[in-house]
Amino acid sequence: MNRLKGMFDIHADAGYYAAIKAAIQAVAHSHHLARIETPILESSDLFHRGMGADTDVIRKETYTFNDRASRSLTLRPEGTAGVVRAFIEAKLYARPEPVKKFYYDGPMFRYERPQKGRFRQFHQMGVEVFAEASPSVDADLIHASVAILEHLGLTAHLELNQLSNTSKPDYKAALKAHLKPHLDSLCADCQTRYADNPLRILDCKIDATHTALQNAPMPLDYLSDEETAYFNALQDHLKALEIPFTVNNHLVRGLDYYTGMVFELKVDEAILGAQNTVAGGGRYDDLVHTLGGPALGATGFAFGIERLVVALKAAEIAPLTDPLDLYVMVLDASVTDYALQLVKALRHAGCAVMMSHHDGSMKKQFKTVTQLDAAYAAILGPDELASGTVTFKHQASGTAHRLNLSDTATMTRILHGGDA
RNA sequence: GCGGCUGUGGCGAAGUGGUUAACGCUCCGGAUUGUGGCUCCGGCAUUCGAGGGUUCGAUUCCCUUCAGUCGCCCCA
Repeated sequence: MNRLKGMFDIHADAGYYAAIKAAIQAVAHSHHLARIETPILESSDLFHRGMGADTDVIRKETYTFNDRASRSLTLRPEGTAGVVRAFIEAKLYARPEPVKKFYYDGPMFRYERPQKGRFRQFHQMGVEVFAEASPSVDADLIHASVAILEHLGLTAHLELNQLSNTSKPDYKAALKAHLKPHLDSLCADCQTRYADNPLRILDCKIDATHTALQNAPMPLDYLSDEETAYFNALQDHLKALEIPFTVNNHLVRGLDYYTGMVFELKVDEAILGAQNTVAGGGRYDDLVHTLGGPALGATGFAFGIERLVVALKAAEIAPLTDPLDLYVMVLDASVTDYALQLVKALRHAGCAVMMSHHDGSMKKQFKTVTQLDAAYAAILGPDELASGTVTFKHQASGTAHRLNLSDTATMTRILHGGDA
């Protein structure tokens, strides 16, 4: 039995996941984000309506199947739709605070060909903020995403764009009209995009230098005065926050629900290859209403946890570790009960303790101490038992103390880093 | 879904159409039966992803398949 394609067990990298979790919790605390967890399995319809039935993710990347009652269910491919569904279902929009902020993290599923930084089961952490559209709310949200990176000691580059909400159809039509005469000279992918999702042509890597794209109408040209003012205000706020960014007019996101500001955090391509976007997000001001809630705007982002793990390794940032304070060596089965009692008392005092359960030779047990990288070794044998003591040995320095077996207070102090 | 590369013990990694598949690390045992982490000695793949074919003979050649990896598409 092997694991499924594109899925993996987390053990060797668990310390990196723990470090990321700690950073998420630190930012969730300082931004006062409320925890929200939604089911991994939802009605297929939710994602069709939320992300757009014509998006690639929905068309060919979802794990969709019928349950025993023939209901079509889908393993969530992203987190936003579920959070919005929960937000509406529990009428969280009625909560008193004017800006309602949530965060989540967990596994997501997309049926794709795995490659670097991309898997079939992967993990995201996301933040969703429900509030009237406001540049300062967006700036605050972006700040949260940047803060997570800062906590981790990572740097990424912020790219920003503003999609036109009000004149979206106009712009699409203008872009298609402009590209129509050049259609034959565009790459094969772009020719299909022309019909399916013309905005994505702007983001094409192959045709990036194509003359037809160089002078194509840009989304920013089609912004209303109001939207332009919004985008300018957002940029001013980011400058006030001292968050560097570049405006990327070609930045288009692949999910249908994005309406206004969109952004991505990217790391060096040398680190993550083609999947160098570690976080992406933007405004989705229609989604709450689309899914049956009130006309309330929202903004959010999601990080790809696995991509952060790769970035942490590349930056040689140490994973979180959980060191062992003490290993109790049991030299003879006759002292096992005393060892168990000692270990119990120290654990109650908050120390990380393990003990030998196979009373091998002393040499062998010392080897185990080394392998476990315990800070202290305790020796408990017939000699100690006779005198009611236990020997504590500091591994790094080699100095040893003979302590009274019942003096767990002193032991605890030593294990917590104090002097004997 | 399409394309490139790869597949030898826990890990890294040589190798060849032919009786016993290097080496390094790890691990295990011992030298050294209450103080180890050094050193030395010994041990650990009937087997080279799986299935089939060619051959007197294949881990080495061919086909198929599976897996991994990177890229395309798309996305976090």
